[in-house]
Amino acid sequence: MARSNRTRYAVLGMLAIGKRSGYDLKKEFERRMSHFWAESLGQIYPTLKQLLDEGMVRAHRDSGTGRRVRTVYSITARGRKELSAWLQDPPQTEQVRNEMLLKLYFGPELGVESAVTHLSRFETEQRRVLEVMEGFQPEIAEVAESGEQELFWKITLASGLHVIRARIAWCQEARCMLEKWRQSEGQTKPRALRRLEAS
Amino acid sequence: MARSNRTRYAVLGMLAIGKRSGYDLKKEFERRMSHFWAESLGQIYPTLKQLLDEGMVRAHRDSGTGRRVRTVYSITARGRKELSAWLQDPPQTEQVRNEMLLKLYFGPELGVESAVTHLSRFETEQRRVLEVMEGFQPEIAEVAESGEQELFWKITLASGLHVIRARIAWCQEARCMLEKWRQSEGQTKPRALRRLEAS
DNA sequence: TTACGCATGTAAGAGGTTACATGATTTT
DNA sequence: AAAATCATGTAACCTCTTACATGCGTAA
Repeated sequence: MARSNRTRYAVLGMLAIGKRSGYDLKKEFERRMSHFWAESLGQIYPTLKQLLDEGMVRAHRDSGTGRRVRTVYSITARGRKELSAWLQDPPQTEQVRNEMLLKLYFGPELGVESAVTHLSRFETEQRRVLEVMEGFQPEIAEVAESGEQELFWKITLASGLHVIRARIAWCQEARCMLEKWRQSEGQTKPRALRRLEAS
Repeated sequence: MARSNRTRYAVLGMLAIGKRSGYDLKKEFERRMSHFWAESLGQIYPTLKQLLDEGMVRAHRDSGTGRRVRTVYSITARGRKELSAWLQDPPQTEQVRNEMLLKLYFGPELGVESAVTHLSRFETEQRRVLEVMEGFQPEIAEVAESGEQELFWKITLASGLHVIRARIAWCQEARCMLEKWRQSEGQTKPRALRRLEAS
């Protein structure tokens, strides 16, 4: 049973924008959609093949303009219909799995020291991501093929900006809380260490 | 290959807090950790069995105080050591998959109308989640078994609050953007419909 | 000529969900 | 007496990642 197979629709959706090769798809997921969607090549190629068998997409050999030969795919009417139906369904909220928060939840076992380390690293990383995303903003108008396209891409980007900024704010708050605790309690050692010392 | 097997550590971490049955674990994931972690029973029971075989946990028959018999597990020294090592590793950022954002990214195919519908539904849902989380706050002090426990639980809860509020703010901004577009363009129909009408 | 990026794929196998199965106890 | 909740599992099955394999074109 497992999950619904969203790779199909992710691929179909991209091909609805325009013809692309498997490799193109991977690049696009990585470069422009990484803050809300990920796909691996080991998933993309088989999916493309399957969609082809089902008549959802068409394949063309593209040997255009000096480039080496590659296979580009475009969506068929059937594919577009299937995509459309899926798009209208209310989006499923995914099951979340946030390793950072899980580790913090186990804080007494982790130790305040390490918690601060994890948080600092995370904050730095999030700031870097934020910078990249802010750099996207002007790019969108150039890449989008219509005003409508641009509108929706701006909306998805805005989501990323809001959430990342919230995460950064949270990091600061959390580190502040830990600092306060440290000062008032002097409890910086993980439970495991204290356990040892007690014996 | 696939992923690292975090279920092990999630279970181990919970048992480091105190003894619990498989069923208890499931409830706790669901009720108090659902905004950052999910586990299914079909995963929990086999993991518990495996951890038992490896000597990471111990099993006790608990027929206590009028309740029916159940199997509760507690962590062993080996288990705690394994957990500790994992906790110190920098948390891996998960691959994200946000169906809502994916569908919005395909906005021209989805249509402004449906986009607004999806967003509204999502916003309502997020507001409900926010309310539940805000209700948690006072509960934490009661459930936590130490000040340190309480501190860390407050930190994970704070993350949820920040992110959910950010999502709600984004919903409003996004709907505002869509409304503006609607007024200036009058383009409320999905591309599929316009395509039909054009022929 | 060596190495890197482009490009396409396959295979193995872990990880995870859902559905099925079962039975006791408590509530309505 | 029926229904809901507690409680524990197993089986089927899909999804997805990682690793492996291959070869072309171009830049250093």
